[in-house]
Amino acid sequence: MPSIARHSSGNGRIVENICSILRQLGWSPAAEAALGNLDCSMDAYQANQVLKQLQDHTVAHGFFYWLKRKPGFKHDGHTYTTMVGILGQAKQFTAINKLLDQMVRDGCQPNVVTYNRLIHSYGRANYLNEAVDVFDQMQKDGCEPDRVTYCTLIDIHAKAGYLDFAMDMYERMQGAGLAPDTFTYSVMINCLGKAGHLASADKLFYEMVEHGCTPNLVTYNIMIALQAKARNYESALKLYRDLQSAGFEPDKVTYSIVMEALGHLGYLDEAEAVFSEMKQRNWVPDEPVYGLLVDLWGKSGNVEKAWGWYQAMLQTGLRPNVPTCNSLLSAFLRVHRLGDAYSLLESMLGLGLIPSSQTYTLLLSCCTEARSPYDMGFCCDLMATTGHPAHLFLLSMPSAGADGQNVRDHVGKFLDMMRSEDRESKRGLVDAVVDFLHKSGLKEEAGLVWEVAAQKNVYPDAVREKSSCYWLINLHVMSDGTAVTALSRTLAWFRREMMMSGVGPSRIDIVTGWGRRSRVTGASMVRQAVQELLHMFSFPFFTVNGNTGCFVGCGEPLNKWLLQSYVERMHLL
DNA sequence: GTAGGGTTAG
Repeated sequence: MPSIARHSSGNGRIVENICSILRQLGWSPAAEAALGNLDCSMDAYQANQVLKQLQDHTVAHGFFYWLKRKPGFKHDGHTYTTMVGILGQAKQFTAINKLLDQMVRDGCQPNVVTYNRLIHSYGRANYLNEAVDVFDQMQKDGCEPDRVTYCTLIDIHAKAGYLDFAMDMYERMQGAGLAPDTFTYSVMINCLGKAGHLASADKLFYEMVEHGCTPNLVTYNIMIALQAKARNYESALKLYRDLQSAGFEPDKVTYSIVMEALGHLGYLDEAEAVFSEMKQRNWVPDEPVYGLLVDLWGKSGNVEKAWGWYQAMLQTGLRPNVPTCNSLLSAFLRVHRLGDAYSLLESMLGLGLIPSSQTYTLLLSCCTEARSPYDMGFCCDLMATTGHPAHLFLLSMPSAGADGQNVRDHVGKFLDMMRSEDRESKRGLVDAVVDFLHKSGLKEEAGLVWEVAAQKNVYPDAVREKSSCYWLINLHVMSDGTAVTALSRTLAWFRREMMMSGVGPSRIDIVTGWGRRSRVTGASMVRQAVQELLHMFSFPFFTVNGNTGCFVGCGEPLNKWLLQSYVERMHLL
């Protein structure tokens, strides 16, 4: 047996021993004692092997500094860089900066990998300025950015909505003599597609092959997901076949995306077939993929099937997560099976699952649409059972005073509390609240909630100046009660602006998303409610290009109409 | 003699 093999297996055992100690004991005096008893010498290579396996940053941090104090041990660039990555994932930026100082004092210069991990960490935490500062700093320190540097900067900026900056970085990368590789193309295709530039994403997908870069499985997955999200399900399925013709085996991600696409096309049985195929190819279905089937069947109105998949999931020993419970809950509520909804909510709480704002949103919408006082009371009980802060917020909503400031303050405090929720959930919840207040006759309060939410950027796309004095009011993601409230308050805002500045809008397009090209079904309630409101107040509108979902007001008639004092009170009707 | 970084879903 050559000595190298014995030596390396010895290395492996030390690494394995340390990892199992740290897994069992975490970072603790007991772990420190156990490590001391090992009485082995270790080099930076082995230390790095251990660090890479530690996911808990407190354990990694403890181990790293224990090594640093150990006589005869010296960290190197690799261990420092790995540690930067671990702390970065945990967003421990104070600890990272301390570590970087020590790294330099220890005689280890950060290299391009260190900087890249730093940029990635800042990007993931949404600190884009800091990420760009690192990019500038590394160049001052004489470190050339590589493909990974540019790719990371492109990705984080595009994800944060700064597509222009991302494209700029793509140009700069090529200017620096770095040709895009398959990885870069995949990132760019994803960025462009997610930003709504599907044609450009498509173009790049075909272009990459011409430049000698073969799409890999991830590239295909990205393409399939983009087509599915744009509701081009047939294109998505074609890419799925192309992927297999190209010799790739679908992975878990592929299966999940394809199942969702099939489900949204209404091919539920086919989605189930893909699920079976996934299992046949030895992928172990996880909770979210069961959740997807629960959701698809629930949305199609087949509660029994949804419930069946939920049970099947429990039988494999998986613990449900909150979104899956929400899917089943939504299915029960849709067919007014409030008793089953109640049992499900109880079992959620029993499992220690904390109802999310989506859970509360579902229940509140159900309450708004309740067909009888009994059902409404039942919904209220369910809402109280969730223990969600939105319930206390609604219960303690004051009646609007003369200037409405008391309601504004109440809403402001609530939204501040909800600030860490993602925008979609916040929008959904606010929408349900406004709809509920509006339909319960608390119209002044509904208007105030909408105004504060709009100020706090919960509806960033609702009101937009398309060009000078040409405005778009986009109501298509709202419920009808919210749409009517939002429109009334926005028109009142235009009136006040016009009276103050003397300049009125030259054109307003009111978009309800039920137009010629809209694929949104079931949104006609918004169009109908908006049309009725506009008719009632004689708003001078017309439609263009046969788009019946877009109401346009223009020029002199619009400005004259805005002068009417009733524009201020439209929302009360 | 050896190692470290970037992309996709829910």
